Amino acid sequence: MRTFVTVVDTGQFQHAAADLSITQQAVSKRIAGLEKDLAVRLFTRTARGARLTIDGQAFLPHARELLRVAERAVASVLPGSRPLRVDVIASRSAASGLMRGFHRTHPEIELDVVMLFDVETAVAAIRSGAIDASFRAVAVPGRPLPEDIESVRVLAEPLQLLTGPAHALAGARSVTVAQLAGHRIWMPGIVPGTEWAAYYDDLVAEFGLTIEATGPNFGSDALLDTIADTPALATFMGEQTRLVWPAGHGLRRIPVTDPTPVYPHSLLWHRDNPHPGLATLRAHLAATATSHDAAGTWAPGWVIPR
Amino acid sequence: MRTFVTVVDTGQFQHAAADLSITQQAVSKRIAGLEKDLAVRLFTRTARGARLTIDGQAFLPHARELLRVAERAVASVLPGSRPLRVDVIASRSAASGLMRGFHRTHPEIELDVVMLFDVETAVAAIRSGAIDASFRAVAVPGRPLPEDIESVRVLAEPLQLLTGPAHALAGARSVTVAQLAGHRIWMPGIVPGTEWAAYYDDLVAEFGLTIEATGPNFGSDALLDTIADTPALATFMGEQTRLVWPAGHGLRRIPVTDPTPVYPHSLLWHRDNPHPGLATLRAHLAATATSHDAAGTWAPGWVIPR
DNA sequence: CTTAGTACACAACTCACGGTTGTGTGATTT
DNA sequence: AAATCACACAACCGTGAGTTGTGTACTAAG
Repeated sequence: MRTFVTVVDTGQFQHAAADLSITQQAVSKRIAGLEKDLAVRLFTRTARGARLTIDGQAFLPHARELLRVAERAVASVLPGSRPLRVDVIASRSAASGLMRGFHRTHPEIELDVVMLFDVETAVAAIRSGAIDASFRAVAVPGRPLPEDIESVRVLAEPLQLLTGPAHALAGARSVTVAQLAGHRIWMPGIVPGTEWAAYYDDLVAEFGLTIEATGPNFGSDALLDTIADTPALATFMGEQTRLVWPAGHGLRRIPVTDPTPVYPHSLLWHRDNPHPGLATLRAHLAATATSHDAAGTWAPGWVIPR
Repeated sequence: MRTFVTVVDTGQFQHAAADLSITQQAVSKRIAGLEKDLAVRLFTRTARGARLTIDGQAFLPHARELLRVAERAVASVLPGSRPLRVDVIASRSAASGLMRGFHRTHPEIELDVVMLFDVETAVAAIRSGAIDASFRAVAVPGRPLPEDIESVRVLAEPLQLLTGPAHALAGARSVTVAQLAGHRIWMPGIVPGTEWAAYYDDLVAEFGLTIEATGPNFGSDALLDTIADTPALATFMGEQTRLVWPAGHGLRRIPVTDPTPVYPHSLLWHRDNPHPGLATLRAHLAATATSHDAAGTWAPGWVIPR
């Protein structure tokens, strides 16, 4: 691909060969091989160079794009000035939404999003420089953050109940936490030891809910499928989670009140991290922070205060 | 890259090897080679498979993107169901703008844009199936379109005068064609034999203008540069052409009247072309057609009637 | 604790492929 | 007609990507 683009840019095989520090014959072979693989002629050879065929013209932007993507791929793991690397708790969490918003307003900042196992892994990764920031519900009980890790609350996301059309609460405009007692709430994929597990443990302990975390996570499609079809099951979902599910299938989102459980998202980063994108991210989050940390909400006692 | 993604998707080297029809050792070597080239560890090898490292997680989306782009690149020259291939007269012509608009409203339709030499080449390419459609100012004098080529007028773009700040007409809010007589108008890059050349030849013959088409085209940057700095020179530019030049540098766009020369763009395609995107494109153009073919405009007599 | 099984790495080998040098052909220029 | 230019073809060769064979570390079962 690089040879193809170089030939296009220089206009002739010989010049491209010089640019690539190989012989003209090697360029000829590479182009011939590419043409053979694609089963089309990319250049018309003339007596003073090579001109693109129509197929070649159509192919060219894709070739350039491929080189760009390859370069970005290498840059994504290049120590030094690599893209801002941010850990989110799940791909359909509010943190992901925040990062999408950040990317929309700052498309010039290269971004890589990863998903680590738990806070401790995230903190270790931040300290080692493997990631630049992490969205977490710091901190798990009894584990204060190290001194070199800074954090700030960025979002408190209300939880909503998600039910199928045949669920007993499907018709309710809102439900209280007390009403949920006795109903089966299913949260597959909650891994013991993570802050999600700690969060729901606290929720269960405080309000006597029945939360089943059993079973492996077969993905959100399977979860929604089961919820839609099983009258006795419901699940929690962040208010800002956008369901990929088309509005059909009869799924209902029902606000929870008295109090509204909110999931607190904080941004963590290393005190000394010099990445320029990190400062931009923090500024962006500070500017767009929605502070509906109103009364009538509940969060575990161990979340860090604002 | 494909091996890397396959290992991620299958979770282990052996399974990936089976998928790729190579041995486990070959997969091991490929991954080791990739890790060596990138100088990072992509997987942590465990006793029951391979898990991504943080670097691997950051690298993964880029790898997937690379494969997607590679696939699109191949598809762009694949006979059969390849992307809609459209020829435009120049990258900064109104036709390019129309295609950008089409892509914006129909992003699902794969598109490749090429630029051919002249109408005859375009017509030949349409008949051979090398391209699916072409934006042209059909037809050059004395050359009627073949019967199997259909065409429809899609846009009549008014020409404007572009001058530097020191030009004699720089202060005018509009100029008449008669006023342009005696001024030097510079249009580099107009290749003899093309419909652009025929258009400007007619314009010169009818109104006695002085148009210099000499000199090779050094790109629009060089053109704008010269226009901005040379008080005695002006050039024509389509009304819809977006200048990449920042508003600075004192360039002036001046409407031309009595009459307003318009450049007529038509879409050409083959009667029997079954490409689904072509029908969509025609429908889109019909829906968004702007018909300011009002009185007071001029176009060469040989352009096809509406 | 032993044994079997799983999963990846290392070593030795081999052949195909990508590069080189050398030469040929057709077009353009002088 | 000669010289130059640009690319293709042919022969050769070494690297490297694949193979087979084996080793090691970990897990699971008896």
